[in-house]
Amino acid sequence: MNRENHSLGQKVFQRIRGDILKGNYKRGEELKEKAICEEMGVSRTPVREALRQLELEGLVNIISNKGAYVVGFTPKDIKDIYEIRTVLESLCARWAAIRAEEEQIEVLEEIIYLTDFHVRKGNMDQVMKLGGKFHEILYEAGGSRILEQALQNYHHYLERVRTINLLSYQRAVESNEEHRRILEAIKEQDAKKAEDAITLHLANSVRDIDSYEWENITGGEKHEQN
Amino acid sequence: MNRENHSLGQKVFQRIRGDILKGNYKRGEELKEKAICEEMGVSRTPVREALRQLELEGLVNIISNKGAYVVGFTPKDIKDIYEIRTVLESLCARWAAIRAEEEQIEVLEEIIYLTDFHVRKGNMDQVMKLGGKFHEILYEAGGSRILEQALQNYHHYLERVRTINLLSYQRAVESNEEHRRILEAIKEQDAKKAEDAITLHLANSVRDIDSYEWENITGGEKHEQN
DNA sequence: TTGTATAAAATTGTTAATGGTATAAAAGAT
DNA sequence: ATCTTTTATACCATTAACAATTTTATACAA
Repeated sequence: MNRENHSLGQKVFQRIRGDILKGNYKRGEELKEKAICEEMGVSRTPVREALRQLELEGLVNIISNKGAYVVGFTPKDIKDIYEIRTVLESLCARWAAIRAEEEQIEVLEEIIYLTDFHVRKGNMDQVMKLGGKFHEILYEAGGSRILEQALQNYHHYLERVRTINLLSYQRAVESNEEHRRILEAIKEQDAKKAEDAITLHLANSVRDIDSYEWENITGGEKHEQN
Repeated sequence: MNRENHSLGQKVFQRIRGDILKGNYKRGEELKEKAICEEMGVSRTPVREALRQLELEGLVNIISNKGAYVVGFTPKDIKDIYEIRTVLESLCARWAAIRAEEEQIEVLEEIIYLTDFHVRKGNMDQVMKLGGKFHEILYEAGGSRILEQALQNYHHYLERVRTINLLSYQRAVESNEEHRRILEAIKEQDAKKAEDAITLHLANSVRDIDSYEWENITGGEKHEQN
């Protein structure tokens, strides 16, 4: 999105955000400005800016003159996000089938090829990274900055879930095969096929995740979030 | 979302946001902190917080140590948003058909009834307001806070477009009739019918808007962003 | 005139200090 | 002992001052 934003506030934002997404904070937990300041070694202003951004993203809930509280995700939220992602990525795939540029297709092809390699070598973190990259390029290929932003957002939300998900070797192979079919459809400019392929891909991802203990992902509740 | 946030920063945020959405700023225009401070009679901190939030929303683009630039919407962006809204509201309608609570259905019914009344009286701003309310309750009826937030977001984006749109009396009557059919489907708990109804509703809305001069809505470009 | 180097002004990023609000503790009344 | 009132404390909101960076203006040389 923004090429480079080296401001302190932005770093604090990323860090708190990551902590929430990784589940380091419990839901409903209060985020005290001073505590964060001391922990990160910065002043209150960048922290406040970060909290305000996080509020907009729905990750924290700010009550005036009271404090900022972690909202976090319930298991249902995550399931919802997967469904939302499904309809959104379907749309994206349809658009990509029509509007994808040659260069983007080549990059996608390269990613799939590379993934095959890393899967064989058992280099799972690389596989993970490439998987993220695949979807990123796909979002770009949709040719809509609005849709791209939305999808990137949701994708970030699910980062932690995906980490757990792709631990399975079998799933990694399968997943890349599904990616291959998506790309195939795009190359054939077959919107319907692309849509179906990505729907199946996400359905399979959810199916896999469903078997995990949700509590491990979202973190236990602390107290009611209002 | 947050019941009450009377902080200055929040007001500044809403105001700048509104100005961008209303087209008071041109795309690419630089937002100077000092100028906004003086205009709104506040200090720089709330302004900075607001700008940071707007960046996250994709309405402005902040470059470190340089400035904040208005991103705004192109005609294509708006068309994209309508398509995104369509798939998202379809999903929401499906969910609402299953999970809508009795109370929400009653409110929707009341809104439609009231709209009929105000349409007859030619009270168009009330009609507009009720139209917004209808969708708001519908989002709530979907029973997913994540989806609700996303839809509210996009709905806000299109506020200005809708203002122009519903100026037509004929369209107002038609629109309420479409709302009625959506509600009908939800009451029958017919997910497919609800989905189709809302898809048609939005398609009609877009069709109407398509006939307007897009430039009037988005404002002319000033210089390249970034 | 054009290009570069330097200095001044403007603007942003960050910190520190001040003011206001809500929560918690303590004192007093019933 | 319990409830209300008062006081004190802690925290957030806002402002003002400071530091760093960028842009603009100026001077000089080719």
